[in-house]
Amino acid sequence: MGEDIQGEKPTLRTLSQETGFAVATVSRALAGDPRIAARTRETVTAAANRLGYVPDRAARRLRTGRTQVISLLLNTQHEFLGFTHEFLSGITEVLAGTGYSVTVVPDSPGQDRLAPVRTILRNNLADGLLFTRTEAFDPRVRLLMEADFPFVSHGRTEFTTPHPWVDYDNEAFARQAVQHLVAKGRRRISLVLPGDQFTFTQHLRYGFLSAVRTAGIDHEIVAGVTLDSPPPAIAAALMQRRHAPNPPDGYVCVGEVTALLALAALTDTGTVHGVDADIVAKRASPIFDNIRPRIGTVFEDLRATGRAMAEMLLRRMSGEAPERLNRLFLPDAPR
Amino acid sequence: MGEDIQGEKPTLRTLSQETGFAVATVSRALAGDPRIAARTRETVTAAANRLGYVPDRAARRLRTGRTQVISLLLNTQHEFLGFTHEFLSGITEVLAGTGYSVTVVPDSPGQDRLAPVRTILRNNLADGLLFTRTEAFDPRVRLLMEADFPFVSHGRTEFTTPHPWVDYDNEAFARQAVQHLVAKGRRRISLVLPGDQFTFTQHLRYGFLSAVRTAGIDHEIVAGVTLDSPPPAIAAALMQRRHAPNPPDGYVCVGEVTALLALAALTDTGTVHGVDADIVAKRASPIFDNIRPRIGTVFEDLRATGRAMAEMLLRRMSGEAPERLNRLFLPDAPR
DNA sequence: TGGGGTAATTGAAACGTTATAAATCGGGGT
DNA sequence: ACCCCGATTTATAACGTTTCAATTACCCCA
Repeated sequence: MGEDIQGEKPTLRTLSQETGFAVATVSRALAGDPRIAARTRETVTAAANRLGYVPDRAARRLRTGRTQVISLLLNTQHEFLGFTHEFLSGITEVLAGTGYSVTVVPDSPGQDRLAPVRTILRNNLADGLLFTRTEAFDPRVRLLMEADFPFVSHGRTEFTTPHPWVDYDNEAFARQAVQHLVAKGRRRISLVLPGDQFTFTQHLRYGFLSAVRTAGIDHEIVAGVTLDSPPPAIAAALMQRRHAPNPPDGYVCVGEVTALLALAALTDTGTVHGVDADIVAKRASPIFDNIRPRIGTVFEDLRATGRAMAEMLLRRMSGEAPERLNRLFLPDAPR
Repeated sequence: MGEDIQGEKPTLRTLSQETGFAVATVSRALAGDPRIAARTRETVTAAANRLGYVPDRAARRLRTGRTQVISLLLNTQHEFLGFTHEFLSGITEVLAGTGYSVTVVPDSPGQDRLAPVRTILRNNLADGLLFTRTEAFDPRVRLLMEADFPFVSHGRTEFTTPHPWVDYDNEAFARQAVQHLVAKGRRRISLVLPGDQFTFTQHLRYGFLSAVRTAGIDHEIVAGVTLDSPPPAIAAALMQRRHAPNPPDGYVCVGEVTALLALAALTDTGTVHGVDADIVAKRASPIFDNIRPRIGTVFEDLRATGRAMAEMLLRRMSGEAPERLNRLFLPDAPR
């Protein structure tokens, strides 16, 4: 019967001895089991608060099989500037205070994208999964649906079975970006796309193509490189076009990196932004409107995206059906 | 393929039945206990591989008290562009395959910075801790040293007791940046500092001041704002100085954001970079040399920093003394 | 032949929790 | 008085590990 010596960390047994109730009763009382008398519950929770009891995660996890962990598959190579920071901040913001913790698992794009998912499933390392850069028939989505494991993808797929996703309307972004450039009088618009495997690439392409066709202007999708190519390669591709006849006078940039590269290509060939050519770029980081010359930008709020995905995953894990767990973020107008 | 029924996840008991050895023996064999006969170990590991056995983390954690988790305290507000991404990538790179997973815990600078640490200690949520933005007498460092809990700080402190840290030589960076500007003929150099509480602020200040004094030129440390101030506030402070008499002709920028703001301030007041003024900036993201006009940059490799911190933490957790667990990254020359 | 010693193995307990099934306790109905 | 019932509570058995203490098997030597 030690006094409140600090050293000993209180467990259910401590509370049991303290209150006189059995361990099982204490456990039930704290869990809010309706079979426990109200007075008992009060006594127990009071003691728990007094001693600073907090349930042991390992024990609970061992017993229930639930990990209280959410895993995030994080691309460790390419990044849209600020993406990781904003996205992760949004996720942790929502999860703070829920008892869930976030673990970050590297998702190396060159490698087998299924491997980390398999590890998580087989070793029971998490209760739910978040990931980005979703493909049209993403094998991770397929595997997770088969295993009936809760997840939210950043980006839609083309599977017929519904699953939770959060996405940004890249089609609308591309369309609006083109319209913005057309309104400035641009007649030949260039675009660098992400790899073909990603769903959002198709959305970008479709929005881009339909807008340039509607406007009846020229366009080109830069060949041989993707958004994930090394920046010098992209820079080279852009420069080559600027030195060839009939270079573009408008650029739609899906990330800040390409925007900087396009701007550099203009500057380096003596083309004046705002006079001879214009750029519209999507940006994930709030600081990008300090670029000079001012380029047109559209802010994609990835913090909000992270929040939405985390909230959705919590709902999915608590049993909600996947049908209505979708959220499409609409782009702001370029400015 | 596989006559083994998938459903049942193999445990030590499975292996015990499979091999005929007792659970205890199997456990020891897998742990490489020297008391176990070599042949037995072979039999057991063979069976383990065949069945795809992987130890249950919850059970091991419950039994041993070790979590196999490393926590990263992540600032969710301000960021140096690309910091989070690069840093986290470095950490996960090292930890992949070690059996440790990384959890990200928000560290809100306005809030009590001790709260998350306390939670981790009391609830035994991790075996080791990594954090950034270290203060001269950082309360987290004090608490962790008292608790004898393994950690590595990004940044030094002024405590006399040694502890593991990884740092970047910001004093040298500031000095070299000033010298670079002086070599370009600049005579009045401006600097925006981070908050006074951070150790690296003092290093920056000292390097900056000693360099300008040695060179015998004018200097100013922008008043009223810090690196963490909202970008518009920093922009306003910079602009105000440009409109006042005797504006600076050189800028040392500790982050990309300030660099962009300084560049914008120059441009917006008709000052030509490279002619009337120059900027040197530290950058965490590899893509920042695509800025036009080209500013002087110094690349701080935060991926390598993350790797170093993770490796050091592993060594600390395996019992190595803190005395020699330090690493100071030296800056490249500005270019 | 028996005891001592070493090497190898093992049974059992424990970590802290939850879930199952059983026990207790006052009544209220018959 | 008896039995059953609902409302509470409880003992107990797991979950899968690790580790302490004990056991077995075997060999060597007196």
